[in-house]
Amino acid sequence: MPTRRKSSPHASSDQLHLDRFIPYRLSVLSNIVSVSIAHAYEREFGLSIPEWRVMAVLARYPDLSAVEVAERTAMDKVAVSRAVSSLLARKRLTRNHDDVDKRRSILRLSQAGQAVYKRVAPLALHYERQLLDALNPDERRTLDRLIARLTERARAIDHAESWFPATAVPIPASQRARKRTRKRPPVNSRGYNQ
Amino acid sequence: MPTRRKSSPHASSDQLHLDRFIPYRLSVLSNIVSVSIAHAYEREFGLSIPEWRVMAVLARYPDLSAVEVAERTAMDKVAVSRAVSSLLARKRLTRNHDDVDKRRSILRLSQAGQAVYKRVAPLALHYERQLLDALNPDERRTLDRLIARLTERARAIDHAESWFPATAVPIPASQRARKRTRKRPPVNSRGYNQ
DNA sequence: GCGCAATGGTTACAATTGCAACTATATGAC
DNA sequence: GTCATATAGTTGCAATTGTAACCATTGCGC
Repeated sequence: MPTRRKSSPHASSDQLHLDRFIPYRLSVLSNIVSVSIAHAYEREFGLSIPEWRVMAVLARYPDLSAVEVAERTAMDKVAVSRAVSSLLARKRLTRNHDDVDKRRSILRLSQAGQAVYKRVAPLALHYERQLLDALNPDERRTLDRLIARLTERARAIDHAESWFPATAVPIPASQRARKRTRKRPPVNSRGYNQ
Repeated sequence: MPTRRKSSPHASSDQLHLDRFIPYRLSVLSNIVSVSIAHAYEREFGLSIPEWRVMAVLARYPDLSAVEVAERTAMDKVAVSRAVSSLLARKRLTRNHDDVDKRRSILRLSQAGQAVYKRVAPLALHYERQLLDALNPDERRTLDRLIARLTERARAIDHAESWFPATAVPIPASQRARKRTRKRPPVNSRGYNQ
């Protein structure tokens, strides 16, 4: 009886080969796609990816606040803040403020913003279609499912915080990359400079 | 006879819904994964992702030059240069120069570098295993194939350069994000300042 | 040999990003 | 009411990244 061997050289083996390593391959794929799209948006519409994401959610869900936009775009609030201010400057958004809670903003696409969106959206879909042309309908459904499952799992691992086995011997400080040291001393938080 | 309707709301539709848009979802997935891994590498080994990639290829293919490393890691030569110099500074690499072509460097892991690598690699595989635990063996093989095909396709689209239908009316300059303007005037390339 | 384009690798600088600190407002305990 | 704590959003600064320019060397045409 012949020894059983691995049926095929696939994803998870016990040897590390960079170009079979799924995290690496995902990153490469996602990068090519993002850069491709980002260049076209920039060239054609003067839009960055964060700006585009903000417009996309507001097109579908008007009157969200900045944090709500952040939740729906997987961006952090700083990124949203910057995208919003750039879009406001170019009058693609309008911003109102909630009467009840004066901290909350109420964002929506302006007329101009909607006009731009109507032209970007088909472009985005066109790209996606070209990409998915590489797959048959069955594979597309599978892709959809796999991404969903992997994302869910990746989030779970991330939240577990310590997904790796405890390190026996930590790398000595001299060998670690320099820590990010905060230069500005913390400011005492009131009655300062006024 | 009832009207035929879309079998399921899946990937490519004619309406744009950010959280069904594959490029977006790929980017979110890849991001969670990368950040998770990057934090662990940094905490445990003081390694950035580019540094880790360089080490991973050199572990398997010693004596590559910087451009060869770049080719195998999907990084550009600047990124490789920076990762290499950081790794050299911490003595995880050695660098020699080709006698025949004095421009080429010959990189390999130092003893210390190999020691670090022996500890990082299992961690990487451990993460991958945890991630892929969300899928059954069949799905893993499919994932492998889908990533390969999509990457190939994405590269093709990218090289085609103009994957989008020609823009009828370009966005007026006033509405475009400010161009990246080079501030430093081109230096006349010799006999300057000497 | 000379001149010039191509290649390997580094450097300079600007744009982008990520994080913590910040201001302003709101909310809950007392 | 006061205080502390939480939340919305912005700002400042350092780290990272992307791009072009750069230097050194090589190879080719002549």
